[in-house]
Amino acid sequence: MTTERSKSDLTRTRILDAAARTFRQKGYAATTLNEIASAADMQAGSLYYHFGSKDELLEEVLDIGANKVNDAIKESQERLPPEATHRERIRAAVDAHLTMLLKHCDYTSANISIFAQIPEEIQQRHLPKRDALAAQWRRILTRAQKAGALRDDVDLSMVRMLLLGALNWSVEWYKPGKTSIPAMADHICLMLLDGIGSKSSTRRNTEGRAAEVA
Amino acid sequence: MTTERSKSDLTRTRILDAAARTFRQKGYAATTLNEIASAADMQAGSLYYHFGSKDELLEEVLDIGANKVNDAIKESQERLPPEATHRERIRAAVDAHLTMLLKHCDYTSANISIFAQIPEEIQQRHLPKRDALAAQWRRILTRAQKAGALRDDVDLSMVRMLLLGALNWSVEWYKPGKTSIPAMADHICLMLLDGIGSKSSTRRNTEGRAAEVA
DNA sequence: GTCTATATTCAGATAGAC
DNA sequence: GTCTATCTGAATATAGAC
Repeated sequence: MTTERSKSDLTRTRILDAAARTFRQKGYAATTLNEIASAADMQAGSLYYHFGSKDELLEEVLDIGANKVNDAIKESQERLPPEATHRERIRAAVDAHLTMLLKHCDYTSANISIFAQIPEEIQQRHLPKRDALAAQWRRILTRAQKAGALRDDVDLSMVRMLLLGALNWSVEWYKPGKTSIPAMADHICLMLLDGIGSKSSTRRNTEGRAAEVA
Repeated sequence: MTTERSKSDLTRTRILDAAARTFRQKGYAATTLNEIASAADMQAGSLYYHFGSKDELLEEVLDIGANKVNDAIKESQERLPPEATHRERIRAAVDAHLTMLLKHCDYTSANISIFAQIPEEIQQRHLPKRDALAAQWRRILTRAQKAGALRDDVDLSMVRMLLLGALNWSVEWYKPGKTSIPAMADHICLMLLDGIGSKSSTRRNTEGRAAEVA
């Protein structure tokens, strides 16, 4: 087992990188093999030396993307000291998830953003990988709740869906430079754990319409 | 001005319904005019009597979807009494947004789920409609913050993105019957305003790894 | 391994009969 | 208004030269 890579492997990676980036930008069906090939500096026909079909390319992109975010979250938890608070654990997972989604990793963002619009057969085959990610989040939240760090009257699976929604949707609006990932993680944890309502949030709006902002 | 509809208008609507549903399910590029026509009980060629092109059909679906959710949120606010709390206002907007997205309205869910993967030129032309929705949410949150119902140290535009993310992502996982929209709205408002952390959420996890759940 | 050339299929779109 | 038939272009995929 060596870390050395054959020339063929490097080309494969170049193609996969190009495919992930293009899939993410334009979607699966709208991406042509010509675009992928051109982004990888080759001709469309040459792709078939490395991959059997467009679907095969897609499946490998999906798998890599899922593995990367799964690994990142796993490592984020292992990196914490055993005495870390559950707030710290959640915050670390949020940060890892966002970092994979928004930095470095077209594979993960491609996976997240095109999954709903790929052929159903491929979705089915990929479900186990998605379940593994869900299971990690479920475990983090369940441990927190059992330890008393989360209210015990909330539906954790709904909380998980809403939380992952807030995270995953960021691929639709995040612009590097305009927002920082740590700031996002802070806001997520603040909302999730503390809420952003002040004590007066249930007070009657006695000024009524007069409070309207022009 | 009459509510009567010509036969042609009814057919147009039938086609638009079919298009919205199919776009939502399979994405824009992967949807063929044959599928839309077949879902509308006609032949592909006949579509061109009613619409000039596939793009034109898409643009009309997008517009209708945006209008429906915009109107629903507007009405949700107008329906409230002037003395309603800001919590009630936010809750009503969340409910309206989710209801449009998940019930009755393939147009809104199509708009939300395919927008990122349609031709860029069409995205650009549709931006004003999206901005109108953003503006409504911005106004609801800003008024709440100015009235002291929301902490004044949070970045409202980030909060808005995260909140809308949690809402919009529900098109990816919501299954009618399995979850109720009011329950979702409750959880959203609880997380957003109160947080789901208990007071012990920052306590050290003194049991360390022993707390692990099998 | 990558190229060029091409087979094949199928999409969006048009024309004219009814 | 809708049909059938068809044009045209483009996409996936293959074959064989280099």
